[in-house]
Amino acid sequence: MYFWKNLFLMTRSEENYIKTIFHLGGSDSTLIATNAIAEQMETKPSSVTDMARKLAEKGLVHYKKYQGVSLTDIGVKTALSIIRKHRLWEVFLVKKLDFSWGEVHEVAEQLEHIKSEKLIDKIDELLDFPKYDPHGDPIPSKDGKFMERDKQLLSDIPINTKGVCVGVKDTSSTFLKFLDKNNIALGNTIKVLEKEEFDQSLHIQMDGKELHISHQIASNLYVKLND
Amino acid sequence: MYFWKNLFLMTRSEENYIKTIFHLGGSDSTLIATNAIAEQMETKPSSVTDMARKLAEKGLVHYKKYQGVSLTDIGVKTALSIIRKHRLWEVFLVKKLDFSWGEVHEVAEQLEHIKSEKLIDKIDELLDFPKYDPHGDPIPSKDGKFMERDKQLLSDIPINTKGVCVGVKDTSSTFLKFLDKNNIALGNTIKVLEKEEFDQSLHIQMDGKELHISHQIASNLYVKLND
DNA sequence: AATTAAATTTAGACAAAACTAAAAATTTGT
DNA sequence: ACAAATTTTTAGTTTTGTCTAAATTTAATT
Ligand SMILES: [Mn+2]
Ligand SMILES: [Mn+2]
Ligand SMILES: [Mn+2]
Ligand SMILES: [Mn+2]
Repeated sequence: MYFWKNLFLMTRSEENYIKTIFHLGGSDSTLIATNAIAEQMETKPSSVTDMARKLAEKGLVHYKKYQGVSLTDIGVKTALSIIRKHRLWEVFLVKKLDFSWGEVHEVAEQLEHIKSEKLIDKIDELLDFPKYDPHGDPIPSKDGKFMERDKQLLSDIPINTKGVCVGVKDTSSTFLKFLDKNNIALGNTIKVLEKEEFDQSLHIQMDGKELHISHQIASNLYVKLND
Repeated sequence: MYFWKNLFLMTRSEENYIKTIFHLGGSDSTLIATNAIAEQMETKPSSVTDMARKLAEKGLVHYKKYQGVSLTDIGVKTALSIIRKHRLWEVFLVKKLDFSWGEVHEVAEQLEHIKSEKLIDKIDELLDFPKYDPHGDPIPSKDGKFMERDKQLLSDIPINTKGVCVGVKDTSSTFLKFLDKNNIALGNTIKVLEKEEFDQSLHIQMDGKELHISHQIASNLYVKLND
């Protein structure tokens, strides 16, 4: 009924909706509310309703009036393909063009809509098939598989444990710039030395040096514990 | 009155019109006919009229009712910026991702619309500031300057002259594939050995080997004469 | 259970970019 | 110079994606 061709004739807007629904968790028959999508996309609920009907018509989402939408299998596949492109482009920008991790998202938002399977596969190859993007998020493989890394928020790990910084939760440019300024980067080794009960701030050791970070920071940094 | 910001909020469609007008020669106050633009863009003349008015409104073209359009200074600058992006992306695809010169145009048509000055400047740098694209066409510099190479059609040069193949006139995928099949590539040294008066076909020497090519081929290959 | 509040959909409008068909202007041919 | 042919514009529609305001459905509170 619906063919692979659909993937090629999707509009930019349709792709953005699919991606947003995926990010809001609508990939496992969990219904995502119209309002949630509207807020995330900075659009109006009525626009979301219109698009929901169109995407349902195309077989990309399940849509139950007044209940919300979730992605069909084809919808999930489509979402993963767009996210794959987004994240591969982000890696490309950082590794090959010296972009900072705070600059890449905006450009990747455009590049993710380029239609050429060969292009993205060659970029993948050029980058030597990276598994994670500059923010530590996993890159889906060509056939839609990806491994979410075993990671925890820095704010959640116990005192005296050691880990490696592997990702950020907040990917805003301001947060990333703050991390740059304080020499906090993915790959750094972190050990929690002390937790301040009063404000949940942490005293940590990072690659030798000691520093103090607020809960706000710690709760937006992912670490992988040493095994 | 009109600011650089305009360049950023141009739609894909507007950019394609500007580019087409430039390629049809509308950069030096030569008026380009509505029909010519429509034919080139495979659209209808009435659509061109609508866009002409809009582009004139934005200060990108001069538009005289019933006479045609030509690019303003800002229009020319815009066109050169898009062409620069198109050709740099083509070089990137060939040099970094092993695309053949027949595959790049279609993808570059998409990539040329990506909005990021930093991106294209970094691509330029990565490629070591190439002067020509894979088809031998000159790449405008950041400030809009470019040198059209001193070149002639192979069909136009006299017997016994030697030259280097520097470009193609027909850039269709079928023609480029034909050239690949016959090992005709940019950079090859060519010497015209004989001209057949009857059908204008040529007997040539290319990098040692001798071969015979039709007028159809010779009149779509550019060569630069040895000085 | 009835009322109120919140979320969602409908109805109607708009802008961008395209189209068709008809009208108007320009060019060509005699 | 005038009629015919061609080109271009106008007028009116269509599609896509958005919006506002009003109506409807669902959820929350008394
Ligand atoms: Mn991103
Ligand atoms: Mn990312
Ligand atoms: Mn091209
Ligand atoms: Mn080219």
